[in-house]
Amino acid sequence: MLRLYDTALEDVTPLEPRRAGEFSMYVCGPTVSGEPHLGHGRFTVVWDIFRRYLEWSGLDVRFVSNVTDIEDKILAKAAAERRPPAEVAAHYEKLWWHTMERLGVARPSETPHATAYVEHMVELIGELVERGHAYVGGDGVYFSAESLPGYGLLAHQSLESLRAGARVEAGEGAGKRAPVDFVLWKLARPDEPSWPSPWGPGRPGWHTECVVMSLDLLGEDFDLHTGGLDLAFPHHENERAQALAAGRRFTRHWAHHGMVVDEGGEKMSKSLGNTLSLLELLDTYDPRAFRLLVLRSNYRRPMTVGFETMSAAMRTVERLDSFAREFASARAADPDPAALARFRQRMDDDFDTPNALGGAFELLREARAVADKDAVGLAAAVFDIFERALGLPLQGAPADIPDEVLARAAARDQARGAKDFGRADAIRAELQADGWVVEDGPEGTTIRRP
RNA sequence: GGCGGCGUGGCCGAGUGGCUUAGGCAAGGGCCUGCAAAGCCCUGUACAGCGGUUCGAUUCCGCUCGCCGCCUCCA
Repeated sequence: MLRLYDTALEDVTPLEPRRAGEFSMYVCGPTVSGEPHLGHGRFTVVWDIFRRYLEWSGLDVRFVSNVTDIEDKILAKAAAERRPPAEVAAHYEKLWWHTMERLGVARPSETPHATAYVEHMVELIGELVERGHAYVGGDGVYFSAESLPGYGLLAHQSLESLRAGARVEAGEGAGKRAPVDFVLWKLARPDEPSWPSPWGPGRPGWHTECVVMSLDLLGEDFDLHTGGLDLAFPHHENERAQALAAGRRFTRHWAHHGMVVDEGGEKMSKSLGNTLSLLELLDTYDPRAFRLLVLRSNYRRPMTVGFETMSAAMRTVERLDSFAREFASARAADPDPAALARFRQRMDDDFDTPNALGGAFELLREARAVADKDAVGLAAAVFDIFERALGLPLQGAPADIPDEVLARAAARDQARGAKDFGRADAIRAELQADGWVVEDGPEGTTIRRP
């Protein structure tokens, strides 16, 4: 049984599924108003690994992750580019899924869109107004934080101390009664896209969509709700507040992943403008190196990404590939059960991927050192762990090598056979100059791409 | 100001009250190899500082220092 840190309880607790054998989880997805950055890369890979691990462990996982396709940032972008907001959202969503594919992130089971759930949201907001948890302010409908006992659970702060820290906003949100209240429905200006509502045409506030979509697709009391640590408060706090105020049971477990920080240790954030483009990183490096980096850091801790860390990860990936080539025949074998159990034990301890990864490398070394029949099971375990449980494919087979190159390799073997090492070395130098990696094994020269 | 987290060897990053092994990258030495590459083996006076508890603390407690996050859009 996997034990996971619960943000609400501030403790590692067993992740008991609502229904045995099944697992329902909701991950707060992107607002499609720009290019994916490193933070997006981390969270999608982290929860992709988590999901794969659960599935690998035999659970039937329902994984829901939303796409916020109506939001102020999208409107701003649309205005700047003088195109319809929907077109902007569609453009960046396409880019989003394309990037996910490159990252090896599996599609969620469901990807609900905010715009498809507006009616549901209006219903929920109406319910909250009726129950006295929401009120109509000048420019929208607001949720009254003080109306819900226990508001502040995820912030770990009382309403009073939240009040003390809250900033008083100017302009937007002018209709709030209290600074800690949050907007549910924003009344639209004439030029903005809008949906009808009892309070006038407008659009939903950000915090409502996730409540409605998670409850609709996963049902009350679903197993896990996750997102970035920066979403714990206010976003998740506010989701929870709405669900409870509406009389619904919400998630059973809250988990939050840590932020990506730059090499100076500072969080990459939109307002600081220090986010790095994920696309550029993927153009430069093997996406598997990024996944390895994600695995290497604890999901709750800050993760540093930079040139140096990526290069080091790249070398590790090469090492894995080298292993895969050497043990290609073990791929189909039965994994050593004890090895898998050891891996599972580490993963089950609060999803400790760095620790589990260390264990996997121990296995790898062990398999090489043993080098007899026992090694097959160990090697098979390595494949099983990296490829199926962690979603990191190992490249064993040398990719399409041109015949002309193979002919040169054969010529080199001939030269070596004849102990004409001068000629053999010359051929190797040529091949290397052409960008090939040349390695000698018992069966002769092996050629592969770098 | 309120709340929370972190500080481990050159770097990243696990872990534990003593039974001296995490792991990765880098470095040095060795083996293998015609030479390389790949691989294997070995090596490195680590646990921010100061007190306390203890027979014994990197691990528990307290304090100090430093860094970071949330309280504002954010993954």
